[in-house]
Amino acid sequence: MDNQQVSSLLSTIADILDLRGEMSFKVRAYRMAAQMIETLDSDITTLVHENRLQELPGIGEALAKKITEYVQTGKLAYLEDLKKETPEGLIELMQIPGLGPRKVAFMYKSLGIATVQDLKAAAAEGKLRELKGFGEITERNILRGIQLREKTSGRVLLYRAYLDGTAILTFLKDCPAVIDASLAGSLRRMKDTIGDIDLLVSSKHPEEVMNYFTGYPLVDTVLAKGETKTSVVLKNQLQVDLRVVEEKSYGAALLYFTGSKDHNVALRSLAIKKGYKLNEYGLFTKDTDKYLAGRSEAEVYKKIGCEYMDPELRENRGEIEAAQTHALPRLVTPADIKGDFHVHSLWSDGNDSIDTIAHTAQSLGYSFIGITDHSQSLRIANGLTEDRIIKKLEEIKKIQRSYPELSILCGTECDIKPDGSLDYPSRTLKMFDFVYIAIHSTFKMDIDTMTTRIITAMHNDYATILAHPTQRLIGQREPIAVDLDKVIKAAHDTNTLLEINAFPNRLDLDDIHAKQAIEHGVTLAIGTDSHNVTQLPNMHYGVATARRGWAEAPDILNTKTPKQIQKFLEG
DNA sequence: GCCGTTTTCGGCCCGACTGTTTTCAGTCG
Repeated sequence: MDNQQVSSLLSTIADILDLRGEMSFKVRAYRMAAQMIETLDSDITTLVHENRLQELPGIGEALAKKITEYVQTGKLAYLEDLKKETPEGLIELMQIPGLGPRKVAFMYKSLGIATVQDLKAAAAEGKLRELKGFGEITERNILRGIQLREKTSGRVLLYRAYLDGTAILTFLKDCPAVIDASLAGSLRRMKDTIGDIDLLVSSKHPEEVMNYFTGYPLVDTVLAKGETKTSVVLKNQLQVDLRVVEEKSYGAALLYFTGSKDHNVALRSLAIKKGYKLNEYGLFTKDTDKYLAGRSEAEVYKKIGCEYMDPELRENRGEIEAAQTHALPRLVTPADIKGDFHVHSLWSDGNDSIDTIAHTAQSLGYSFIGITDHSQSLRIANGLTEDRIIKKLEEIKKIQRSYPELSILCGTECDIKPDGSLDYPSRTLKMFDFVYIAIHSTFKMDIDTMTTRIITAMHNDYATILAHPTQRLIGQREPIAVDLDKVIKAAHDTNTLLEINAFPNRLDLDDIHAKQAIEHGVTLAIGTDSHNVTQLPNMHYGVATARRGWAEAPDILNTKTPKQIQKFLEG
């Protein structure tokens, strides 16, 4: 039983209670507890054994009892009872944008809608618009919400797949029959969403490897099991494919199974042009089928006249041409990163004190950390008024003394109002070391109005970085209507940075627009948008996105020293 | 359901926006 399972148990209970119209504070208690456990450092099972659950904030007698029952028996009678009275499909319906507990419960009561299929049919037949409180627009929005979900269904966020993928990889490397092992597929390319986890192993004893693999503790069902390929489904419903090859084919197979498909097609046709044949077993002469290379990817690339291409580049977006002319970028690496610009503290809606954040930043080897709390009009997030900013600055000054190796920067995530003005006047803005500008309300504007709004804000003398520029939430919310070409040009003209927000469901800018921005000479800043210090390592996914956007260290402000950053900001 | 205290129960960030209505309910952040 891991923390993730307990967390999702509590979330499910919260969803069902919500549907049943339970008191909102009770629902919130379950949600808060779920969130707390998801980001908890220590192992929940251990806490259960030591009878220490109630030491956790937000866990009282009732929740401790339920968690204990679940951890010890794998079941929870309370939830089983709830499920008996609530169709499971309703929980999924609540995930559709625009649908909350009230509407879902009402649709179920009045039309018997219990699944996405039911809902789709009812919307298509125009039945929804006849319900009280519904109309044509609501019906249309619901259909659009369903489409958005279908587009990403079956795919999971990169970080989810990455955690499982790397854990299985570590597990496989412990198998004596495994010679070499690697992630493959879109996970190795660090795409923002992942369909299934692909792994590749070289071995002389494939059967032994496959037996070992299907014994992985989190395997739920084995879909197929053979000498070269085995597919399983994990308990969290993720599919994992493992392929085993001989050592002399390992590199060629890794190339083949890492993809992308477009990259492979282009690479194979280049091989043919040079008189070779390339497949997952190796590189061969076209006529005589003589084995030329295949042990490593580098060996294959070299033989067909290419430099080694990092997996993140392999999308056939010009990397093969660049690899032949020594024009590949030297991609930024996690080791280049000297700090994080986007962290929320207790001063607004974060969970940790500035001292805790500084301490964690130091342990990550950072030389700077930017504390960016919300601005005054975002009351829900406890946005800072001017007098609280002054107090926060004093606190930072005090804490800074304990961290001589770490530069603690006081920033803000300042709201961009609908007219493009900022949520603080200039006299307030100039108190900060740097200023993130961000949209948090009025998302629905036509593209021209929205573009003008953002560019107006970028022209503010104190604006430093545009946060999560497209506002997309992967699988949940489409990007806002905005002309990014114009925004990128304005970023260049006004010397405003664009953010790669590293929060797992944002990754915004995405790889394609990051590349576009870099090509226009715009510097990028990576921010984790952490609301909890356990989220600081998400930097990794921001760096991956930057790498997919062909970013080199100089393109990313996070690679500079505090002194260089200071100079950059003053400029 | 948790928390903190007034140790027994009341308070728990709430305002903006949308699509409905014709004064408001539901959703979102």
